[in-house]
Amino acid sequence: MNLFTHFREQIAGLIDELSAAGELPDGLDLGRLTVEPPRDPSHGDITTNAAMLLAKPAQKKPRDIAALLAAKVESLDGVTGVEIAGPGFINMRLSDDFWHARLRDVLDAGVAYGDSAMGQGNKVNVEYVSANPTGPMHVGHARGAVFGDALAALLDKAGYDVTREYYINDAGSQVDVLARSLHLRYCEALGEDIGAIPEGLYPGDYLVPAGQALAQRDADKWKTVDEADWLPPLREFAIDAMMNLIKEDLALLGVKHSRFTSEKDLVAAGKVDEALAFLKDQGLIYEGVLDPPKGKLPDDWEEREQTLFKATQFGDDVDRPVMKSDGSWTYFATDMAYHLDKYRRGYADMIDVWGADHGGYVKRMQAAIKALTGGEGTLDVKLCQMVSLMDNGEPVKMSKRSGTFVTLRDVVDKVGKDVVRFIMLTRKNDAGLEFDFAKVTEQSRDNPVFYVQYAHARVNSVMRMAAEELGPDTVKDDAVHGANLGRLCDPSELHLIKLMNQWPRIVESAADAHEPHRIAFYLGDLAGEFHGLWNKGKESKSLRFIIADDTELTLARLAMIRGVANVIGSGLKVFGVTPVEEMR
RNA sequence: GCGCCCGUAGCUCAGUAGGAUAGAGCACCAGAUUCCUAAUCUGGGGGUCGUGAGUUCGAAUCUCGCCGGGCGCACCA
Repeated sequence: MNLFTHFREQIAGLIDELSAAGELPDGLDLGRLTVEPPRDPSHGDITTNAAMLLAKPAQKKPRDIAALLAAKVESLDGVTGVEIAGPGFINMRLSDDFWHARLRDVLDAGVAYGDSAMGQGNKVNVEYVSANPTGPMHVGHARGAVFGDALAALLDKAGYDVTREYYINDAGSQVDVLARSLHLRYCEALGEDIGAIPEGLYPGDYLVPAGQALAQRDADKWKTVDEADWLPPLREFAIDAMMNLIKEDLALLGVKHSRFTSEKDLVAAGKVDEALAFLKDQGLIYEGVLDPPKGKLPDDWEEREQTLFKATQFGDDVDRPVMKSDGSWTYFATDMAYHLDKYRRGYADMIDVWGADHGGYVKRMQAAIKALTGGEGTLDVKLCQMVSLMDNGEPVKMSKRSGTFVTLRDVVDKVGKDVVRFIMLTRKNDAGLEFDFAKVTEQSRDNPVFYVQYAHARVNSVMRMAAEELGPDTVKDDAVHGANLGRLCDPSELHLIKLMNQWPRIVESAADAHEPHRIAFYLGDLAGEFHGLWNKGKESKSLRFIIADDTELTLARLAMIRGVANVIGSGLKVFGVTPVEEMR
């Protein structure tokens, strides 16, 4: 249970009672009513803004309302003390028993702790990665991939019905370039000396195996025909090969999609014509001439009549072209069709994860969603900023010679999937991220991956130690689970339990804001609190987890740290990071 | 020129649908620690939250102007 929403409901009920008794007006708007932990723990366990909120509509002083409410709040289950403070905060203290019961919740739920019904099973579509199928993934892609994957897992935990989608951009001119590049490698595989890769084609040697495979399958079949004949089949072959490459890379990162949608297929199925016809019917498509952009003019600017979508009618800055001069659809046109398709598949709520360099594209896409869904659909675009690779503070040099940057595979091979995933989630998505090979593998306090992993491992270490000292029969799982939690009465122990109980609230707020990084910070805090308590045991032996001559207390403390491991495990599961049992 | 994002301690960053005295880590300073459960611990200094106004009981958070940085700006994706 999320105790904050629990008490919010309770307090809302008390307000209704006061209304019914005529002490407060009827029909009060409680939409902004909050119950949250006070910033300063000395103020109590939970606090509400109810009195301040109701002061104006009730035409009473906040403190007077607080006094009315406080008298009722005192009788709520679990509440042991109520204070009115500051401008009218109602601060509540909860009994130790209440907190012990909440630790029981954590133990009972295991890693499912924090699961929420907030999403009410509503469908959400998260589209992420969607890298062009023209080569392997580089580190830049990794951030979007991990972010999208974690966001999807987070929404899933928060009770949404999530689809993880990948949009394959296999219809534009870039895949034609890919096909030509493959043809060259194919000729090479057949023994031809291809020399240097011409400008404008993909030079990466990742196409070599694809060329060989094609040569093996089709022999010299494509050497004697015109480009117009070999291009489409080679394009398809190349896209398949590249998508396999990308899927392998994603698998290394532990990233899985539940659906892949092909741009080419959308076009072939007439979805673009359909979407455009839909807009045209509403008079939102017209032939027109755009003003040249202000500021520096592109070299090849020419005034030209184009087919435009009235994006300005939906909040965009200019109307946007939907057709290229060669008569094919612009990327925007197919993307509109794609989003309409998602909407028609039942996803009124869509989230797209893009690179920050696509930021200029957000407004038009949101304008399109408004037009296409009659305002029913929503699109939240999460922009991921650059990752700068460092090693001991020095920027890592990218080798452009081979046509590749540092690949995702390189990084995963070097530091492991778990480190990549966790670090990618330690910054807000729209903030730049520094990824320092030396720092992320360091075993120290300031490496968040290590610090959190170590907390989880340390719990297991203590468990093993306890089994040695007290005997494996004494510390069996069900003994720990059935521990007398009433023995946990040190303030630092209760504080740890309280912190664990913030987890459901963290899940909901992070899911609501689409910000998985909040989990990283929370896990860091929880790990810090746990390590801190462990350290206290060094100074005062009475606070050690294992007390040789007090099995009951030991079991209670083992239950407490098992709870910590549950919550960390629950958080790491959202991140797709393996909770380790042991540090090496 | 226009749009979007960003500006919080010396550094790297948090700050939860506006909430009480703005936080953490690192760095710095001062102590403790030949102890144990596995990678030290405790305390301290340090801020006009870029800036100027506005909204209200209350603003780091919302609105507008300015300053500074990043990204983008017709027919690429």
